Amino acid sequence: MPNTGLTTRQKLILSLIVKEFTRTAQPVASNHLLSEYNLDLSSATIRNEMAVLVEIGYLRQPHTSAGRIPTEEGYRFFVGQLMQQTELPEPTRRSITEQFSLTRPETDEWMRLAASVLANESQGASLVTAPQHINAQFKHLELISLRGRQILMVLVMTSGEVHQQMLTLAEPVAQETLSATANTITRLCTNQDIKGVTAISSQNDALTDDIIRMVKDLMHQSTGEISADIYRDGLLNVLTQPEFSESKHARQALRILEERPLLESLLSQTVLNSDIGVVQVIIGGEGNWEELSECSMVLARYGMNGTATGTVGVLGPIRMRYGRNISTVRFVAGLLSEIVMETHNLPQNVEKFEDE
Amino acid sequence: MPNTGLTTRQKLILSLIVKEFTRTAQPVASNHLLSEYNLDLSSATIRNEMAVLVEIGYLRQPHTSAGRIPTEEGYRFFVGQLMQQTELPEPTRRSITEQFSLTRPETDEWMRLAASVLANESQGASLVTAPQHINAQFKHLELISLRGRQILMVLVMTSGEVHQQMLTLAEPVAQETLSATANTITRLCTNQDIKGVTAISSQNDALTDDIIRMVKDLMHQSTGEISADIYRDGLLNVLTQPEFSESKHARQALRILEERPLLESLLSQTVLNSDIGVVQVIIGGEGNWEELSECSMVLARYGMNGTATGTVGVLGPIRMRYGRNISTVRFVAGLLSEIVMETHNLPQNVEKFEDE
DNA sequence: AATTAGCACTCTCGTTGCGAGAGTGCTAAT
DNA sequence: ATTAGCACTCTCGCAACGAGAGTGCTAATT
Repeated sequence: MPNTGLTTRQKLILSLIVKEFTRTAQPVASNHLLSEYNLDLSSATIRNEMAVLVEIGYLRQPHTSAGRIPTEEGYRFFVGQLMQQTELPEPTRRSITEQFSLTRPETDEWMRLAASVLANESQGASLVTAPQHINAQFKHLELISLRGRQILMVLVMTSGEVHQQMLTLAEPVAQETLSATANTITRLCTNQDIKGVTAISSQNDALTDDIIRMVKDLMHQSTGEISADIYRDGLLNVLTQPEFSESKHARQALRILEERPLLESLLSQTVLNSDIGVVQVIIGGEGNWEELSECSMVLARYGMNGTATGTVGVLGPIRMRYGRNISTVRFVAGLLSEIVMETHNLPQNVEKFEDE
Repeated sequence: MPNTGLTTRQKLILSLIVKEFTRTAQPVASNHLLSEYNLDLSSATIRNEMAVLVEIGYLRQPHTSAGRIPTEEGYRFFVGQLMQQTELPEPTRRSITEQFSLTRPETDEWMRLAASVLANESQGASLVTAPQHINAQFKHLELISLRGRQILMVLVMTSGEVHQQMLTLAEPVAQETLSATANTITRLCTNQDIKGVTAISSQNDALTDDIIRMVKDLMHQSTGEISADIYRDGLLNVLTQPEFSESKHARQALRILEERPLLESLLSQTVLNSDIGVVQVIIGGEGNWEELSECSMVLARYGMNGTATGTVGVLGPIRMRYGRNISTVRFVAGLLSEIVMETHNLPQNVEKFEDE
């Protein structure tokens, strides 16, 4: 370990203070540390060390005669240098895996479950965005007449995503014609990405051309930077934390999760640039986000780079169990990555089987 | 109007107190009423009348020397007997209609928009369940090979609902076989409801039988009493209300919207028995729901009776603008009903056009 | 030189007391 | 039946105060 400017003892004390404060939400007094852990020190020594840590900027006291609490910088140092990365305990891992295996194999069920698991494990709020398929390719199109001029367009992508759109034609068209059109388009577009679909030349058939345009729009919509679907859970957990008993802070925290534009700008500035599997920790506002001033977030991307990715994370008070939450987020992200890879992998296999 | 045991003046005073308290969230004093509205009365007379209303149980005072606030009973009387039903002002109606017309014609977009509109208009939290199609009939089935043993099943109902399910077969099957199977099943099941599908005899083909079983399951899932999808919005608005500045009350209120089982039991005991277009008002816990003790809800069903229905509503503090919220909920419910009818109407027309 | 015991000092927090103000309830007059 | 007038009650904000918690500093100890 590099010389970080702190003695081992100072690191120990900082760690213990973070640990105790995380547990009790009360400023930690020198005597308190002594009674909880049997250190070979006197309270006076601890006080001296604490004074140094205050000087450095890792601790502060709410008022003159109170114990110490970590500053945001203190937490950052703790998370970056002191905390040992642990893996999630085996029983927890098994329990989570089991819940996933018991779920219907549909994306939105998985997202919901992931959000629920994260909320429970972290005792905070959770946040999951559905996997965003970049460069997903056209797989199949179906046109179904519902009544009169109204038809349903169902577009299936190679990723297994299904997009549907209801549309009203200028005049009624028979189901047979629709099916024929759908088949034609399917033949033309199979395995094309948006670019490919855009490049298809006009078919001299108004209906076909119209539908192809709509397919393109639909494909375009589904390849934005941030998925339309954001799953949340555990908002109540956040309100339960003592730091959010004042409604002002509570509102600030919930705003992050409720207001889409806010959340999207946050995600795009942080986790969207990071690699799959890397867990990002945002401690306090970091100077950028007013709304996060009382909160921390632990975020990670999951999926396959350049193909299909989403974001998972938890939000809680700055005084959160970083170690535990990082492990949980990493584990859940890993599970979701596996799911994405399983469903997305090797689309060419399909053709192999078709050739049989 | 029947003799309700109250003099006209008492009704007036009760109305004004409800109105003022709704506006200011402060106990209403006799002098305050005089200064706000120019009544031909003295404060002493008002005090006498207020004393009577306290006796009856429609008002109470937080403490001896405070103004009066309505009791739950008082609100109920106000909503049931005193409040005049107004329609939503024209500009508001037009604005809402316009927002709907600008939205992509997809169910979930509409639900989201409805929730957003209700949250904004009521300045409270809103709640929308997707339309639940009862007796919806089979329309079309598609089976698409994704890779190897994994296939995607897409089921379209006459209502325009699309259900999808990924499944893994025991062994890989060629896309052509899948398409043939899908066609067979579509032919067998078209326009059948669950009973009809259940009644279909075995086809002596393991794959076909398997898929039919899954179709049945999928149809079964989608015809439960309460839809899987619940849209919420405006949770933050609730926290902004002064009565929820204490986190205890705020948590209670949010629990109703966050905890599925709670919400479902609430809905099933109230709005599910009511008719389309009728707006239900739940004021306070009504003795049944501890969590609602500080809140009121305004709920309505929308859709077509016996065919496809959903629920819309708002949640706010007991001190809410009932008149306004009832109008808003009724209007939005009406809009959604129209949408349901438009998309659901006359499925037999489809065949008519097919015969052309 | 580092650690510690001892103690004075500071600040919070809960309690108490008090006065002003708001609003009522009652009584007596209209 | 209504109202003016007034005494009464209760809240709220403020100040004072003492107990307790925890520190910082100094001087003694290892």
